[in-house]
Amino acid sequence: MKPVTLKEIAEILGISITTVSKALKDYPDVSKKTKRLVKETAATLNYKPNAFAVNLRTRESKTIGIIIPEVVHHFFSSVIKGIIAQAEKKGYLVIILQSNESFELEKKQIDLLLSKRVDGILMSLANGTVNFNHLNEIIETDTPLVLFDKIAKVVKCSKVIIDDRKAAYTATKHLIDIGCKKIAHFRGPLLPQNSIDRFLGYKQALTDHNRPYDPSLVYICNCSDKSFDEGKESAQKLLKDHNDVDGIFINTDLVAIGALTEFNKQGIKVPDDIAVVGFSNWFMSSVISPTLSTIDQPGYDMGKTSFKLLYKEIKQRKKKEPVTFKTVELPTELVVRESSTKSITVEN
Amino acid sequence: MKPVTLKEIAEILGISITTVSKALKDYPDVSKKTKRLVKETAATLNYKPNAFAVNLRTRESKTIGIIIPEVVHHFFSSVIKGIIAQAEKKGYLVIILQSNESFELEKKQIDLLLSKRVDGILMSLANGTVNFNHLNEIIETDTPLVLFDKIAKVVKCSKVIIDDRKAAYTATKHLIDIGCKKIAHFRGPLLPQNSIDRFLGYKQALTDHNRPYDPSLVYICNCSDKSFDEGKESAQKLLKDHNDVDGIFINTDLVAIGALTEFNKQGIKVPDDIAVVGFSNWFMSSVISPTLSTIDQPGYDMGKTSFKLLYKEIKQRKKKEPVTFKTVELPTELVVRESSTKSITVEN
DNA sequence: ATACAAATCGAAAACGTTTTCGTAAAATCG
DNA sequence: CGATTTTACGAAAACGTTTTCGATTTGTAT
Repeated sequence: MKPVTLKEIAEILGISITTVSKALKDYPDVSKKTKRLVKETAATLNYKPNAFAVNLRTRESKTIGIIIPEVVHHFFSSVIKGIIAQAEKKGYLVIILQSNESFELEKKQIDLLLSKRVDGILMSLANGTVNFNHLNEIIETDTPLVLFDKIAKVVKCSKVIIDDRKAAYTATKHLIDIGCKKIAHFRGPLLPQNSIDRFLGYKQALTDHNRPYDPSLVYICNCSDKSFDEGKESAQKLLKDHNDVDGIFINTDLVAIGALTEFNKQGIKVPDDIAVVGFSNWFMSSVISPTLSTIDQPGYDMGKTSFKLLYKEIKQRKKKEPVTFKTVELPTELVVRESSTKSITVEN
Repeated sequence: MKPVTLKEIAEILGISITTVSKALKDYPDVSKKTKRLVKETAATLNYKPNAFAVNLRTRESKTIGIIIPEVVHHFFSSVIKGIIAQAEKKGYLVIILQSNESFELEKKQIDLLLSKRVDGILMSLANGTVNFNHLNEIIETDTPLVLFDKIAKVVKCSKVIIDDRKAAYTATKHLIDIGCKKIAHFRGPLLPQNSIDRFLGYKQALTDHNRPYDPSLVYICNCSDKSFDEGKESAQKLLKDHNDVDGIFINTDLVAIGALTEFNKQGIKVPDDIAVVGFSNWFMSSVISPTLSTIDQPGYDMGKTSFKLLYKEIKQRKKKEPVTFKTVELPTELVVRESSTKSITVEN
């Protein structure tokens, strides 16, 4: 019934708790014979060390926390998968918290994780995050922190990102290359750096190729759980405001899919009338009609890399080595699909 | 730097650790004055109780574990979200593990959670799970266990399920109702009860409505991460083997979407030539073309309900009350979309 | 004044480990 | 055989909290 303890094993074998503990951990000052004995009885009794006691003593929880804006999201669930897979290899358990894009929740959850004494924290910031005191609080407690995707540049910690600006530039340039004359942009919320960068990439691509930047061609979507509907609405507005737009670069796939749906409904031909490029490469994008061109964002790899960075830092702190912060930039890729292959579709 | 402890607060205030502890927890035998004093200094020092010490003492981790086959999956990520939301309300943290549909991994992960002394475990079984000794091991340690969706009927614990058989019956009956004469079924793997039940519901609906059951119309898909491709392949086979099938009930949406894609490619009209009904109601199903009829499976609610059941059991054990196992059946709903609205589409 | 109750506090044990340090026994060596 | 090293073990402290129970002080009633 009650879990087996070192004490019980010690009593059964008539030796001390110390020796039992040492035997299980292969200390050199325990004879082979007692080691064997201890290990055998431990196995038959199904002994499992009490994690609390171990943690209390060693100040290591072998647990990390992760805070993300939203679990039900293809990109983030891929990241989670990458993190869990990597963490498990190193014997770490993962506690997952969800900020729901709320700054207040994010703060609370950090407190929760800190009081749980997790060995490290992995975070992707909420859109509503306006300052970074709570992140600095983490750093002050000497808890390793790695930010990924939605990061804060000013916070002193390791980061894993993609180059949103470059990717957006590539996507927009692609629209230019296939002959789009007037390119709109459905951007994300105003705050997070990602949507700012994607917007900047879009703008840069335009100006680099002698396209005038027209603010009225930029529509804002909050990219909440209503992304799909936002895409539809923005598409409606766009069609009303500008009947000569022939290309759109959209901040995220789900919004793009909403837009596509609206275009389909209104009989707008994609890509012939309007070419569309999304962002993130949700699985969905490869199965809708027309299939959606997009920027592939390596979620699984990002999770994997983030944990690796965190793990390295945990080890460094343990050995009292100086910790080095790194910013890893993962490559993205333009995935060209039907929604932006004008020439071919036109030829048919 | 180092986290603040009760001892430090005690020393600052010149009182005992005991009193500090009691003051913070509002024990009646501490004067209001010292309570105020203690709480103030605790707040300014940003004191956070050491979870390990508390856990070690109280034998409560305020943490639960959840094991699911796959994180990157609309249904399961919805469940996770439901669980996390509910758990957070009650002050519980959630550790997530992923079995990748492997029996061996599942066993290992249970061990991990048990040695972490989680207060309870929530599980959805892997397809590869062939026996349930590992589940009984959980029960033997007196750790509350709740199974959801992919359950084992014989295990003595609370469960949260849907009636797969009934839902499948409804889906198949719907195909019959819209006039399908020859209805095929793409079923899931052979082992898990869910795909068996869905198959049985399909079969039952046929025989109840004087349709002969024809085993050659049943195709097996493993529903792994290759679901989409499996759907395409099965669709190809079906078209080759039976050119007169006019309806399919498919074990899960992703496979159905694969099939739809293949049908689109081969110029088969859905629903006119073949009507299709899926299962699970992935978000994707509402945006593809044609939109996919399906059975809505309430993931978020399932997560919520599962945690509630687990929480109740945790409380019961704590109070040494007798634990009562409950099986909650959540309602499902047939969502009719374009892929199975023959009449209307035909009329147009 | 005495007796007694109420209010307030603290000592100490316990939770189950890990690890340092000391010691006894056995083995080695001259 | 005595001296020294090696081998094997255990006592005890520590991690930070909770809680029992006893002690002390203060207040109240006789």
